[in-house]
Amino acid sequence: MGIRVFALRTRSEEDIMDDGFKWRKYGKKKIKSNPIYPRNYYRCSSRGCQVKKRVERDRDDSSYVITTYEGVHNHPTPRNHITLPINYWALQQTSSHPPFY
DNA sequence: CGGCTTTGACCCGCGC
DNA sequence: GCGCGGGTCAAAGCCG
Repeated sequence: MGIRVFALRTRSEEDIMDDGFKWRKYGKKKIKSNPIYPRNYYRCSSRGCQVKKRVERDRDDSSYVITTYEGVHNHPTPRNHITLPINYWALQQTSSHPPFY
């Protein structure tokens, strides 16, 4: 199976948005495209679940946060309800191989 | 005490 | 082969 990648662009001041899953941060990196704000790397906390997530600020409008999910959870959501911010929108959605990602 | 952040180092693919 | 950009590791420290 391919890896599913899903990117969201959200207006929020905090980098941490609770999407119902538990995440463990495993990295932080300064990136060329946006030297001001670093990019953060998270992994799903539950064992055997390899879903990753990457959080960075929009290069052009720093009031937006771009969250990229990579993979599919193979366990139930630890919470009953997934709470997503009111205004979000999907940038891209890919399964299998990526033309872009 | 156990799980998580933090942080620099390490690593890998790619282009020159 | 080397440098660069980006992704991950892992040791130490933090916090409940």
